[in-house]
Amino acid sequence: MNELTATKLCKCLGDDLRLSLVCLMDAQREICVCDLVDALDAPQSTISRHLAQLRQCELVVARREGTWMHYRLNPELPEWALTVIEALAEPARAQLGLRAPAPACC
Amino acid sequence: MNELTATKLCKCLGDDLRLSLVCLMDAQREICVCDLVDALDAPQSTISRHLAQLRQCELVVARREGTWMHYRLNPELPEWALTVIEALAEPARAQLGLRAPAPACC
DNA sequence: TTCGTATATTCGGATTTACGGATATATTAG
DNA sequence: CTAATATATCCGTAAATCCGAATATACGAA
Repeated sequence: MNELTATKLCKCLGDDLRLSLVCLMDAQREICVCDLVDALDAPQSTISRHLAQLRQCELVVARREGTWMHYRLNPELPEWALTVIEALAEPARAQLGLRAPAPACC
Repeated sequence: MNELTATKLCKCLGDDLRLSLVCLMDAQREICVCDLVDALDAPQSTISRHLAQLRQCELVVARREGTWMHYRLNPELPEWALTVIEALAEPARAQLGLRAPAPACC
């Protein structure tokens, strides 16, 4: 129930901030919220809100470690979804000006 | 100028109706508006509005033939965009319940 | 020209989505 | 316990998006 559909995936990725989040997670195995906040230079509440949306669509999963939350792409994504993300990652990184993953804050 | 970005592509595909339109065009070389209207069972103005949006993003191109307009995927789409569309097409067809292309009306 | 068909555009209203400051929660340290 | 840090949620407002009936436009036939 509440399966990931093609439309839902595209809706999730159809926003600069969310696409950036997904790209950053695709580039690293795992990344914590503070790194995301400072890589994307947007208010923390905004980042967190978008992360919640990605979680709800089951595009990403979170793991708590003490006070920190570590996010990564859901390892159980269907093949087609991974293909889409991989195809978008490179052009998106260029278009959104994502700098190479900063050294982890935690 | 006004280039197709990853975000824009996803926005375009992040709507059931537009994704259906793109899938139908992906399945046939070319398709006219009347076929789209009757395959998707939505008001003509709605279909036309979404087609305009797809045209504006340069995802599709139109060719006039008399009174009819024939639409197809823009043959000059960048590789990555085509990859995305191809990856989405199959799950989308299943999820959106797109029936096999009807016999052309024109 | 006028008519009929195919398609596009307009427009007002309904719905959804995004924003970000303020606040709440969770966890660790002391 | 209290304080501090990291993250999540709330909430009012602003903006974007979607809808479809009505209308406009483009074209071919008569």
